[in-house]
Amino acid sequence: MHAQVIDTLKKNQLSITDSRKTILQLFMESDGALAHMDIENNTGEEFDRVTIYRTLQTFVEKGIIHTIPSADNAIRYALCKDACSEGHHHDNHIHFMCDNCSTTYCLDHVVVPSLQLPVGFRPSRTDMVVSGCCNRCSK
Amino acid sequence: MHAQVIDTLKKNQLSITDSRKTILQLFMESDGALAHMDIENNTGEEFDRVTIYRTLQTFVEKGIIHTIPSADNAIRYALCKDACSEGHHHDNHIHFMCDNCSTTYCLDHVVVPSLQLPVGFRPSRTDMVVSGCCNRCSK
DNA sequence: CGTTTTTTGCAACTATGTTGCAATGTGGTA
DNA sequence: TACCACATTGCAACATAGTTGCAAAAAACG
Repeated sequence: MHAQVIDTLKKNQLSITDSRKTILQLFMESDGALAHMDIENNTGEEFDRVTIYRTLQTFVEKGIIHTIPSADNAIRYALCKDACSEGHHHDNHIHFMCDNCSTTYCLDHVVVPSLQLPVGFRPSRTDMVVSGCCNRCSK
Repeated sequence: MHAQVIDTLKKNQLSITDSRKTILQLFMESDGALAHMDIENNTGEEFDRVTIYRTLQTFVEKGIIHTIPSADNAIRYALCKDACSEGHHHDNHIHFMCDNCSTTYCLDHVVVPSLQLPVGFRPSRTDMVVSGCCNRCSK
């Protein structure tokens, strides 16, 4: 587990630092997406707010995590799966945000349907955000 | 034009005030979506920041406008078209955000494809955010 | 026109995110 | 292992986004 964290950092030519190890570990242990606040809460006073922001930024740049758009003005991040971490652009994402527990899931295996845009619109990336009741809350 | 503004406000049982008239007018004159900042810039010092926030909130509650999720941490709002302003829940939206000029379009006429979610996930609303190059910028 | 109710503006506050810079830590090498 | 160059961190300060309580002002309504 911990080995995989260091492995990922090395693969992306990043220095091995406490904050990066801890934050990446957090992502690997959680199945949902994390917002900055979630990370701050989980690490306590260990790291400066700025460090967390910069670490997240770095991870996004390296393609380790990706952002999830939301309507509540809090950017969330989720791990990119192996299948899409080979440097490509994460063109399509489906995410599910639970109205009840606020957990955000990255539904990698659901296929993003293609759609017919009006003439002149050239898409480069598609985000689909489905909200509703998740599988744990609907039991 | 101005008549339609007052009409809409009356239909929704809202008091006719300067801020509501001005802001609703702005939405009707613009074809794209507006963020809080766009409105503040367009109205100058006329209204307090708080008033703009509360006006937008009121419009969302009445179903006059709807929010658009985004990954850049700025909530945008767009007018709801007549077809969907009859009090229903705006379950499906497709929006297009131009990487170049940042204009956000509400593509009402594009059909949101249905998709197969994993067992236990019950969707209530679907937002699709497509980014790329818009028809004006791609000329 | 006066009363009731709604809306506004102000002040203060929380959350979110960024930048510059000095201090510290990491990686590579002798 | 010690040293050096470079990357990363923490701090302070700032910028943007959004909320809440409350008194004053404006609408609505009779």
